[in-house]
Amino acid sequence: MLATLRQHGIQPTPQRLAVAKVVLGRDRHPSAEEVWAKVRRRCPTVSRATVYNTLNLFVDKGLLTMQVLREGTAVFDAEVRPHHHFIDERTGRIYDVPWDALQVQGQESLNHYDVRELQVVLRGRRRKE
Amino acid sequence: MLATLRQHGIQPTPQRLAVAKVVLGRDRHPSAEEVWAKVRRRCPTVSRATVYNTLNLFVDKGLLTMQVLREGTAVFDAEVRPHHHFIDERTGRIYDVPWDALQVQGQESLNHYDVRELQVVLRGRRRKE
DNA sequence: TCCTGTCTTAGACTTATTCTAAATTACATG
DNA sequence: CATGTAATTTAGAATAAGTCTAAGACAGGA
Ligand SMILES: [Mn+2]
Ligand SMILES: [Mn+2]
Ligand SMILES: [Zn+2]
Ligand SMILES: [Zn+2]
Repeated sequence: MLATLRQHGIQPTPQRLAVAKVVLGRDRHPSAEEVWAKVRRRCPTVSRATVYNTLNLFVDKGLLTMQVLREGTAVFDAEVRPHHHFIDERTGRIYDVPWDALQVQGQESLNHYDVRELQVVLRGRRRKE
Repeated sequence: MLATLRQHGIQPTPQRLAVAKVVLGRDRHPSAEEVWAKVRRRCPTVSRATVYNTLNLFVDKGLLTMQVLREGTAVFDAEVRPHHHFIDERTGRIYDVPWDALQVQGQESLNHYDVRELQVVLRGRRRKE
């Protein structure tokens, strides 16, 4: 964890390590406020600004992506490789769908657009089990 | 326009007609605040709450969809049939991509998910011309 | 130790959106 | 028409996500 931060050119501080522990290597998609709540359980003195700053720093350094998938609040994603998302419309929970699970065809017909990145956003209900 | 509202079970009022004129039948994806700004040019007395209420009413009645594509603010879409979106990363502008322009394959592999709805979200730069 | 740059903090601020309570308008009925 | 009731609109307060500010804490180098 500490090594990961160093490798990405991030000075490891106790606050940053606490945030890293909560988001990196997980397959959740928490909002900044959710991260702050979890971090505070362990380190109750960490400020909101530090959590926001740290998450944005992690995005800039390529440790996280920020996704606009939920109304009203951005979420952070520790899976930085391209992939798709399924959103459960009952719970609001966001699930990763592996890149290779879906194929998108027809891009060559979009002459007017220089597509740099894409994802499929699926909504519905997760089957129990 | 007036007929459209009636057909969807919406009491036409001057305020609702003003909002309808600004959003329905257009291929823009304005935020509520942008709609309010445009409506006020013609009817400066219309309140913010009425614009938000009207947009939400139009969504409930199926005249609009609300899309979560932009950080910090929802946008409204007069194209209610399924389609995809291209977002210009320089300007932030959102363009409609027709449903038939792209094919998404592999859905049958997603056994754990009951997919009710999907769209492809593309990001990049629109080619000049 | 002192200097300087980096981090963190509390709280103020901004922006999008919803809520509230009161006023207006529309509608139906006698 | 008169009047009661429901629907609509309004201004402004309230809420929530996110950023900014200014001051203090901390770390590394001279
Ligand atoms: Mn950023
Ligand atoms: Mn709604
Ligand atoms: Zn993801
Ligand atoms: Zn659209």
